[in-house]
Amino acid sequence: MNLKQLAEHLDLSQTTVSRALNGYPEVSEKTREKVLRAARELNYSPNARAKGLATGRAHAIGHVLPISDQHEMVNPIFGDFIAGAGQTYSKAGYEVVISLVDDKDEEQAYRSIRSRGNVDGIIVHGPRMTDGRIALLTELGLPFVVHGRASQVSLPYSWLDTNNGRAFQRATEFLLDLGHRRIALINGLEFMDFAHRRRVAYEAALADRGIALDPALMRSEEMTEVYGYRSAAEMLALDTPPTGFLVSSMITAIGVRRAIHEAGLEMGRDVSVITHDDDLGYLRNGHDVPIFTATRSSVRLAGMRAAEMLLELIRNPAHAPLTQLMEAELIIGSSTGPAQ
Amino acid sequence: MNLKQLAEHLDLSQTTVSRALNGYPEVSEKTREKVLRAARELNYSPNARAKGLATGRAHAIGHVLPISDQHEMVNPIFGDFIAGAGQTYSKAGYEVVISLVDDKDEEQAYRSIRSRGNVDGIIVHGPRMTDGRIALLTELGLPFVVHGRASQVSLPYSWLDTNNGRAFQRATEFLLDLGHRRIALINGLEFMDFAHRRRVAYEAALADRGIALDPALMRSEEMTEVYGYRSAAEMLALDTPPTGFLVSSMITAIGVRRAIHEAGLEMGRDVSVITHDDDLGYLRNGHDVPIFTATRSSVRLAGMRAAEMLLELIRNPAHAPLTQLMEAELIIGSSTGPAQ
DNA sequence: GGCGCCACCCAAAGCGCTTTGAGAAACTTT
DNA sequence: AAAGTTTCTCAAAGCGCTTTGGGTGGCGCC
Repeated sequence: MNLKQLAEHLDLSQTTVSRALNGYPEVSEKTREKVLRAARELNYSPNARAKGLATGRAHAIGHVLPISDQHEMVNPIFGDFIAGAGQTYSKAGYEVVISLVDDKDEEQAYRSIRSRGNVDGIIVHGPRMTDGRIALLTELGLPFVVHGRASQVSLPYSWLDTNNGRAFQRATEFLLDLGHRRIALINGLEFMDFAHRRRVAYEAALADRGIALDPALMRSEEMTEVYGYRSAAEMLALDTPPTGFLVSSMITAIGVRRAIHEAGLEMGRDVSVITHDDDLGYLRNGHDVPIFTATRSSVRLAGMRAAEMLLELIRNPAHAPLTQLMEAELIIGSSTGPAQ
Repeated sequence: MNLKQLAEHLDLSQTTVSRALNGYPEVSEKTREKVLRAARELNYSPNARAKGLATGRAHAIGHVLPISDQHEMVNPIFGDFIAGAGQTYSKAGYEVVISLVDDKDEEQAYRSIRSRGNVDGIIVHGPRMTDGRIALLTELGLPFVVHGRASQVSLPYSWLDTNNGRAFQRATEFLLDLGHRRIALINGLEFMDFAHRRRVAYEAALADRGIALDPALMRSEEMTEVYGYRSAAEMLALDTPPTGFLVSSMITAIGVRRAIHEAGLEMGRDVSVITHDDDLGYLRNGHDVPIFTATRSSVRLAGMRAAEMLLELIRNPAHAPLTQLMEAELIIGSSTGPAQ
């Protein structure tokens, strides 16, 4: 069923039918009703490609996931982010298009996304500290919002980020206040902007109290469970093991907890753990009492907000860059306690 | 840059340029080279919408995620599935379009996906035992592959599934062979087909050894960490607690482990746990020695294969339904041991 | 009656591509 | 040299929609 057939069926012109469907005022209410009813009955919905071609709008948003040889895994937060963004999109009648692009042909990929024209805007995931995509997308004139930031990029651009620095500073101070002096950082990959910020904040908080950094207590890798386990196990075997752990994700923290148990220690009593918590649907931090003391920031909410920002930029391309910094809450669970 | 401009630039007709780019034989090698070079230099890529309109192909695959009020979370395996499928798609020049559709307007949603025509085929996620989508999509004539199966649907259709029944039967038998008699099932939502199959297999395995079912040891919920924790904690507090747990996902198993530790017991010695393992990138089951004894089946691989099947069906729409049953391996970790 | 003015509707062009049907040019064959 | 082939190229139609630039008929008003 296409517009032409629908128009013939109704004995109207395509123009009138199209206008009736799209709410233009040039058509009488009576006709509009008739058209809408027929469309519903015959289960007509306009062909997206044709509509896009005619309007120049794709009614779709691109989400580009960087994939590289080193870490070809998809970030586990992605599902929740999309769930949040999707809610916003579907209200506005937008679809999600996902592209997995290899770091190597990143530039090419973005250019071709642009000229294929099947998205009206892009959400940039996983920004690096110095991320060439921002300049590229600006040059291409494709509206975009970065989930995160790129500290080294000085261009103005739209982003939505969690205040990772502040969160990790508070987390570190929290452990310091409990008397911990040997605090380990089990961080994500530090070429990723968020991880870098966390690292800097951790270092600053320690420096503030005059505590020297110990490279043996600082790690940076992909945030898997096994990574948390291995790192914590090794650190706990040191001559002077850490009494506190600052961990970059719940999954990794679960690995840390495993190592702690295996070492015959108890989390919250012998060793304190504080983690960042993205508030993922399937990995809630406890039910009533949180398992982990955590800096919490809902990635689902971030998705919703980033989507809103992007839609605003699409509606109004001349708009100045939008930015939004979400504060993480520090929630106290049972994984932390005074240093022994 | 569009085709017309490119053609003018080259002083050729649009026809010739189009044919050169798409590898048609009617154009000389010399011309083709010239065209390809110019396209690369001028960074031309064809407009996807226009191309789709002309060819009737969208070069995109729809992934439809069911969302309902009860469980609006996105399944954590989705990211890995997409990563696998994406690899296949990008080789073939296909994109991924994601639609989050509410259970309520499912029928409407699929119809409109069909008539909007922005995907050439669909992967159906999360099939229920009796899933109306299969009949609907068959009627609509839109190629699709189901990730999983719907036991109650008798129509022929294409699917790719893990042999969940066999996996859970083996897992149950494994525990039985170790001498366990009180074995708990911490299952997913049993209106989901995979969970139902697991339940049936578990019951059959117990029945085979003449062991009566105990409703107090059987749960069915969304597979979160907290669910695993709560279920195990409650069961371990029973007068005759289970000595073995059969768990539906790693995340949930991690919750079970937490409950076991908290009860002052040791997993693998006091209590045995066996779980299904989707082999997710961020949640590998241990490094060299698996943490959990598990039935393992890579969801990423499933994504790749399902994508291949779908592309085949799109290439050849008259093709008979394709089906593929992947066997899970039973891998032995340190979470199981003889019953005490 | 003639005029202007709405309200309503339509034909046709155009979005950027593919593809059909056909023509010009070059090259063989008789 | 004429005819037949093959090679290369092109103009134009069409995919399903929106949108421009009119048209038509009915109404009130002078």
